[in-house]
This record gives sequence, structure tokens and C-alpha cells, in this order.
Amino acid sequence: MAGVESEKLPQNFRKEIVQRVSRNFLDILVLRLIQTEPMWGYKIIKKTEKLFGIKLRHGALYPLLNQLEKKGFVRSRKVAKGGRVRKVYEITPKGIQLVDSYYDFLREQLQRLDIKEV
Amino acid sequence: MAGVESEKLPQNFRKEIVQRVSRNFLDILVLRLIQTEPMWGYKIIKKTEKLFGIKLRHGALYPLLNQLEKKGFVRSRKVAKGGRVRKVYEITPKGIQLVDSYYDFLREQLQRLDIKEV
DNA sequence: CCTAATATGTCAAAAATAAGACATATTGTA
DNA sequence: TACAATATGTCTTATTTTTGACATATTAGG
Repeated sequence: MAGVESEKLPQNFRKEIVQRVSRNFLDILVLRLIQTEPMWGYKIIKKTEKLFGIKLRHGALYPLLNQLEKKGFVRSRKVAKGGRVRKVYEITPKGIQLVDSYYDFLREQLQRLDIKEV
Repeated sequence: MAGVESEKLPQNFRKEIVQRVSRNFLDILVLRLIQTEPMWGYKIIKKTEKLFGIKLRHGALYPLLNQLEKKGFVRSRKVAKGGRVRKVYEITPKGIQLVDSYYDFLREQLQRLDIKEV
């Protein structure tokens, strides 16, 4: 019996990777969304679920947004929509810089796939 | 040196990003190193310091390596070098699959920079 | 001989994170 | 009039992760 050994379909770890990136780089994920289009917390939650299938807990997101503002990565303005008040965030130049640094590093990592000896 | 400081240098978050990636994707970093060339723990520590300027604590690395082996991402063989025994690790097909999944996701992220509406 | 370097391992305590409840207010809809 | 959805916030309690110490053994070099 040749080749009986499991020729399993190659495992896909994508889901796992997406989850890990979302957990550990949630700030950058959020900055990217805000960069694309100014947004408020509730919309970020809905958007993230649609785009990535990830349910953000609001108890995690709102403190994060406030922290990002305090650090100067985003700025917010309150926008009344009916009787509700939305806190609409937009990215700052500093925030853009952080996102860019992240992407620069990703590119670097991809290019270095062939490292042998240094 | 004329007018060197007239323009604010854009902040570079590279160091911070490298640290975060190393902390959260240490397993993949290690797998990459092992994929390039079979290696033992101590060498990984030295290599990582040279390549990325990151000092891994051996108290964190060795349990990680054992875990990676238990999960089938690497396999090891003991190689005597003088009177010392090195546990040389090599990557498995499953390990390669994980690294590939990671890189696929990075590529995907870079391509999606221009998302507007989905 | 002694110290630094090589080499691998465990484990408890400390620190950081995450989950989920508590809190409040408006609007749309059945 | 309820209930679901929109909207933002805090805070305590798990859970997880990290730090750093304890442990052991060999080799190289001053």
C-alpha cells in the first residue's frame, strides 16, 4: 500500500491568524477603519463584524478609542443624530504614521522571507 | 547642517511594532528562523538578538519550543556537541503551513489598504 | 581554580488582559 | 407599552501572560 499515509488537505490557519492579529493589533485595525472613513464606536463594531467576522465587545472598544484619542492617534467630535450623540473619530497624522509603520514592517517581513545568513 | 531641524521628523513607530510582533507572534518568528536553517534554542536566542535586537528570555523560549513540538509544528533531534547536548529543531510541513498562512494574511492586509465600502 | 559562556529545563509570583456585568439614555417598531 | 437596536461608558473579576528565580551540567579561557 503505497502512499497510505494521510495526504491530508493542507491545514489552513487563516482563522487563527486573523483572530490573533485582531486581538493584538486591534488599535491598528480600528485606525485603518477610521482612516478609510470617520466612524463612531458602534459603527466600528458593526463594520468589524461584517468585514472580518469578529465581534468586538463594546466594553473593550470604547476604552480603546478614548485611549487612542488621549495618545493623539485620533480626534473626535460629537455629532448629534436625532436625539442620540455619536462620537465620530477621525485619524490624525500621528495615527497615519502608526498605521504606515505597521505596513512598512509587514512589507519588510514579506521581503525577508528569503533570509539565510546575516 | 543647514535647516536640518526645520521640519519635524515623522515619528517612527518601527521599534514599537517590532516589539509587539515579536511578543505576539514569537512562535511564527521562531518557525521562520528554524525554516531557514535547523536550530537549537540557545542559537535562536543569539540569532534573534542579532537580527531583530530582541533578547528572548530562555525561560519563555524553551517552553515555547516544547509546545511547538507537541503541536507538531517542529520536530527535534538531540545532537551531541562535545559533552553538551543540543536539541536541534527543524520545521514540519504543518509548521510551514502555519508560516504560509501568516504570510498570506500579511499580503492580504497590504492589498486591502484601499478598502472603502464592502 | 574560577568565571563566563553554552545549553536546557521548571515554576511561582507578579503583571497585564480579557470577559462580562453594571449603568444610562434615546429611538424605532411591533 | 414593551422590546430591540443604537450609542457610550465604567469597573470588578477572571484568565492569561510575563518576569525572574531556581535548577543543573559542560566547556572554554584567563
